[in-house]
Amino acid sequence: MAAKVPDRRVRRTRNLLQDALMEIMLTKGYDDVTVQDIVDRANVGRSTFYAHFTDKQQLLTSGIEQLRESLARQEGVLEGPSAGLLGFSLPMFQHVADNYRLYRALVVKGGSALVEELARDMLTGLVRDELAVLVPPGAPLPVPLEVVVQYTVSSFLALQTWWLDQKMPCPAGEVDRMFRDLTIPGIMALGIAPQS
Amino acid sequence: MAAKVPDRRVRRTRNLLQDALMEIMLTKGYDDVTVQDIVDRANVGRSTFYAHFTDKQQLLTSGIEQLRESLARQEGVLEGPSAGLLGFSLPMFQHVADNYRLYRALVVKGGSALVEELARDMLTGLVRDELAVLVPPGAPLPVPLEVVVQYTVSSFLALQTWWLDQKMPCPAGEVDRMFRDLTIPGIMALGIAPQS
DNA sequence: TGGTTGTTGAACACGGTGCTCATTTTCGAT
DNA sequence: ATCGAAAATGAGCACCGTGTTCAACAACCA
Repeated sequence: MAAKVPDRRVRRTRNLLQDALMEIMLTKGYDDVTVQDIVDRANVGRSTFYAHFTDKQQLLTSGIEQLRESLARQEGVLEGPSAGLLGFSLPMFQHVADNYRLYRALVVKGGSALVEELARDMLTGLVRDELAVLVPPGAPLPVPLEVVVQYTVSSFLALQTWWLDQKMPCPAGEVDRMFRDLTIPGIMALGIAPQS
Repeated sequence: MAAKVPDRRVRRTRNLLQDALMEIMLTKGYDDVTVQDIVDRANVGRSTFYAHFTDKQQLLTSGIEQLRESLARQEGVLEGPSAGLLGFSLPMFQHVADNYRLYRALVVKGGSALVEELARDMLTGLVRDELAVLVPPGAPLPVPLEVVVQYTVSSFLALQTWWLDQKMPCPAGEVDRMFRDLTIPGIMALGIAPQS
């Protein structure tokens, strides 16, 4: 059952549409992009668009899905708590650096509630798993675990957004350090201890 | 120059529209609301809507503006650093509690990038002012001040959103404590000291 | 009361959407 | 190189939400 490679034309069309969407997002932001804009920029027939995607949201989602897969292949992202507390952070920043234009397109212009939500959901899963391992199951925390998760995710996204908005003014290792400097003290103070 | 009170009909219409928008947002989220929905729910002529606002965004903005004014009157929000580090937090949570339905409408359904941005901008101003006072002007921080600001704002919004999503499962003082427990250690560790 | 101001609903042009279908182009396997 | 299958095309269509106009009507307030 070889993973059937789609027709060359199909790949071409899909890529053209993906790229077109990204380019236009960089100038207008997702919300203002129109299907017409996309097919014009991509030099693709309007009906062709609808042969592949039901609407622009699905096009965006498929693009993000690819990015997500690429991220999953990124060294170290999925190592869990073994890499130390909040170990996902550095690889994640590196992945952002490696796909600068793409991430930029997703963030500019307040970048759609949709993008925010997708990014958030994925991160939330990672963080929840990681913290669940570290915290003693029945131990009463001064702050609900879910709150710690939300707090951590929001902080990370804050740093990432700043980094992108400023056009990556420092190396990935540096933002990562800032993120940890700010976030970890608050977490440790709750009695959650990293294994190192 | 007495602040000319608008015609009674005008007040009536504006309130009807405001309320209608809020109600519909509670069920559909801002993005899916249509001008038609609003005027139907409000029992107001379509052309009347456009006599007052240019589009639904302006209606939303005017509503938020009112909320902002109400917030400014809230005891303690604008006291600056005199109330201790992050002193705006508790009064803010209280204001949320006092205007539960309204805040809820703004947050449900991933609540529009626009709302997020407006809330963020306002908070950012508060936090920036507060921190600017506390930090020695020329002192080199391990983290740019602007990053600390973004971090603080995001953390606060994370807590506030969680609190609203969970339908206020604890008193304002409690979320406030959580917020401080999580956020302040990271800030203090940078060498920024509260005056107390 | 009367003059002013606000409200109404019908009508309109516009632009984006999602879909259909007959025709043409391109692919890839033989 | 050929040929059948699959994909791309673009014109056309119905639909919906927008934002505007206007003449008739209703409510306000002095």
